[in-house]
Amino acid sequence: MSSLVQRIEKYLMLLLNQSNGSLKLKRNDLADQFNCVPSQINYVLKTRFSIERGFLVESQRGGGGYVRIRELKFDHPEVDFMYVVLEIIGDELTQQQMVNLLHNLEDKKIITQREKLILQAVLNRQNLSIDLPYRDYLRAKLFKAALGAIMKSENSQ
Amino acid sequence: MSSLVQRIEKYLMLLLNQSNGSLKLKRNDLADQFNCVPSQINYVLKTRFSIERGFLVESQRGGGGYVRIRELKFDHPEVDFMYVVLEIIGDELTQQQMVNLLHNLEDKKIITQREKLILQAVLNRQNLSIDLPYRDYLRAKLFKAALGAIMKSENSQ
DNA sequence: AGACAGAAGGTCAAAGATAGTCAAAGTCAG
DNA sequence: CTGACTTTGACTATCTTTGACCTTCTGTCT
Repeated sequence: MSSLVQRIEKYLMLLLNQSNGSLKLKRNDLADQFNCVPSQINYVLKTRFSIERGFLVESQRGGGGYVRIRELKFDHPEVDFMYVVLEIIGDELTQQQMVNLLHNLEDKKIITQREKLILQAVLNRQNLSIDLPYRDYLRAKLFKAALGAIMKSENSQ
Repeated sequence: MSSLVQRIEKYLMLLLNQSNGSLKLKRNDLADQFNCVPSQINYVLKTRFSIERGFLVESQRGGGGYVRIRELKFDHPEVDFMYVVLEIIGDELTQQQMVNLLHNLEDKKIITQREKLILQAVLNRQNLSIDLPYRDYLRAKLFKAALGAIMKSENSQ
């Protein structure tokens, strides 16, 4: 039994794949299709099509308004994307951001699936058992340390 | 007359066997089935489906939430060593012990050099910046989580 | 050009839906 | 009777859904 947010996410991913990573739609129409309030669409966009997952969302209000979703594509992901990741991390990193980033790093073949699973486990809130906000602070630190190790190992190949 | 915890354990094991070592359920539904409080389910999971016993538990809260149990099927010649390591770690792990274990794991080809470097960075005392003795306690927890992820990665997702 | 109306989309917080934690109370073997 | 294990429930944390209210854009009427 999948939730609303999951069904909408799946539908948008399907459309994106069919249209080479870019699509434009009307928020209200989509909400009608799924028989939900329009702000639900914003929730989906915010949680599932974030920059951490490699998407950009633009929109325009008023008559003729729209929402556009674009998948980010880099020429040299192992370098370019790395900088974006470091920018995103900063001093704090939430669980959701971490999961999204790892998903993305695997997608771009910067890390293996195994490495993703390992880091996801280690940086998971249940295992990283200290209180917020220190937890998000520690997660950022550890994630950056891991990236450092990864970059180091790339160079020594 | 077997206890509640045993009956739930037995039931879950049955389901696991019927479903190739992986299952997803709703905590509250299961509690209803056994006519007990929901937190009883957590007790069963914690005491009977721990990583030391070869299981991994993931979950999600909120609408569409779930609990997933996976049986680890680590198909590697050194699988026994893995369980010994899990037992050894226990509740605390020093920096030195961690380094030694990682070295050993790489030696036995359970992890790659890169994975060793990543984990060493993440579990390093400088990055794991909290005070002793919590640090050694956290390191143990994270190390075990990483081992779980490694064993899980062998299974189909 | 300025004012106004209608058409989008955005924000935010409350309500709803689950799951987790912790410690007190209960049980039972030795 | 004591200590380990089990059961319970109050409180907490997280994720999703909804709706009231806000902002921005376009087009039309003076």
